Amino acid sequence: MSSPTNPVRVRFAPSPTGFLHIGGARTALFNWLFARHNKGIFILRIEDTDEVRSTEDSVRGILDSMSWLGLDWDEGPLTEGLNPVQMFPPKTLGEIPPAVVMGKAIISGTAATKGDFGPYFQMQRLDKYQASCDQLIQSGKAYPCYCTPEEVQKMRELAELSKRPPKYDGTCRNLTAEQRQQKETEGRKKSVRFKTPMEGSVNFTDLVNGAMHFETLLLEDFVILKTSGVPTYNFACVVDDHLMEISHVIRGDDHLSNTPRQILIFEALGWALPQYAHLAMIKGSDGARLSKRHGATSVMEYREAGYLPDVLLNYLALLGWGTEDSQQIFTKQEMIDKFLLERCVTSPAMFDPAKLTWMNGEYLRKKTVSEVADLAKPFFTAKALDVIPRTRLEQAIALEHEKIKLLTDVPKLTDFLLWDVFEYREEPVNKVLRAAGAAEILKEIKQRLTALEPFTAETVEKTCKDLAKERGVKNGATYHPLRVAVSGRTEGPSLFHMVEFLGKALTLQRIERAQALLNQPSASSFQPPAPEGLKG
RNA sequence: GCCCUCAUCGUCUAGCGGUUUAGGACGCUGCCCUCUCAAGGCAGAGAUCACGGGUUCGAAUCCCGUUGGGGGCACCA
Repeated sequence: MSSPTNPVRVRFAPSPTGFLHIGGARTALFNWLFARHNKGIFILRIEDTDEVRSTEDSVRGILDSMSWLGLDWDEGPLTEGLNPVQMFPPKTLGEIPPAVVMGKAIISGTAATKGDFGPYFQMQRLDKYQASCDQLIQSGKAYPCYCTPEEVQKMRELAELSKRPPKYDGTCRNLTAEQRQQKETEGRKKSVRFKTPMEGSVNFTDLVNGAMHFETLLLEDFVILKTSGVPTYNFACVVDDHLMEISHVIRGDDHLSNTPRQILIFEALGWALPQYAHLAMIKGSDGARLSKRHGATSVMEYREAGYLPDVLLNYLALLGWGTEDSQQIFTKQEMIDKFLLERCVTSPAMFDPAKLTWMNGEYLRKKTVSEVADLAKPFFTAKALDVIPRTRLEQAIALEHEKIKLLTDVPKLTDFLLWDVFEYREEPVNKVLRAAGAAEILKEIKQRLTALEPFTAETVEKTCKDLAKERGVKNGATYHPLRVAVSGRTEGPSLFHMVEFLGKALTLQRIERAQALLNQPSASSFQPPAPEGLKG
């Protein structure tokens, strides 16, 4: 699709009025995939023309999220050198290694950008919008409007009452020079409205949705320049898409009905149209557009919850796009190679956290223990990282590897292996340790393990098996009490590898604790002594 | 209210007029493996392709309508 004379140039244009959310990330991803697939340019443009809701924090947050996801942009704000955002991880996780703070954003006021089509913050491009606006007024395709918001509101209500479309009534559309002069001398504030053709239609072909048709009649004379001199979305968007030589506009289909307005502006200015591709929305579990009430919606929240950026990308790609063979797991390169706008789906998709989580586990299982340890570091406390030797950490992770779905699982799944403080759960204690004969067997196991040399998974297993055989009981009758005694729970890693990991001293100590516990009348809340750190 | 848009298992999707007893994935159930939990393997339940009309020898696939969902109708983007 790209050629030297007409290269693919796409943009992701978020407004900094909040963190980057799942829907925005999906739009960014599809633009990025399209650009990379076509060896084109991916631009990040900040649409900060909302004077009341735009915030610097949002800009930083968006840049951070984009960086974390690995959606690198060829043109747009620079991310080096200034105020890193300290939103991650949450304070409860303790200090984080510097390496984890990835995104370093800057704010629009002093923004440094890269690319030859900048600046990439719209508030720094006001002169360009003004110039195009002047051009429209001069050619009679736009006009100053002196109506107040209250007056416009009244017009709409009136129109609604008489069952006409609630449109601006065109009061200022055909003002004479004198009338205009009078409004000016009255000191009325001036906005600029686009003179929407009274008849005709706008037709275009959407790369995803196909042929589109809109009647111009239904559109009102919309504002393109606010009284503040700041452009509205539809106007700024068109001017920038033209000036930045955007070839394809890929965005959510909530913008579909904005497209005719934008096309009208393009035509009034005599500019060539980009191609359009509108993506179906992402819905929450109740079918409504994904929002906060559906749970986590910001990219940062998923980062904090222990999801991998590549997983989020992979999962998001599946929401609205698919291959002929229904492939589920993609490397980034595979996504780039296979991505086609033509294969984007037109129906809205529901966001399914369960599948996302499955995919995260799938990715994590394919990683080496060392990689998982590195990735999980931010989720351990600084103290844990300081006290626990790296090899120890990796061994513990290896024991639980296939069970890890989220990076936040790593500390949870390994705590009883790495620390002396852990809970003896009531149910297993009652069911397994208090079972008939269990105490006796535990005592015997302890005796034999005390003398055991060398103390390995194999020798411990043999010890248990031999004991079972001598007693004429099933192997399980020795395994289960030992498991609960050393871990406080019935589920966990391979018993003998776990025992080998703990080592003889710790194993014996834990068995003693379990025995002490059994001597207490109610075992429900055994509290071991204060933490002594890691032993063994 | 008006405009736009969508409609295949609970969910994400494959399917582009006959190869379909509608395929894959998540989730769910069962079995196997097994020292538990997972992971893995196998099997299964689950979709009259929203509904109603056409077109056609033949429709999930094309057309029309209905219903339902989503989006939009701002000096917000």
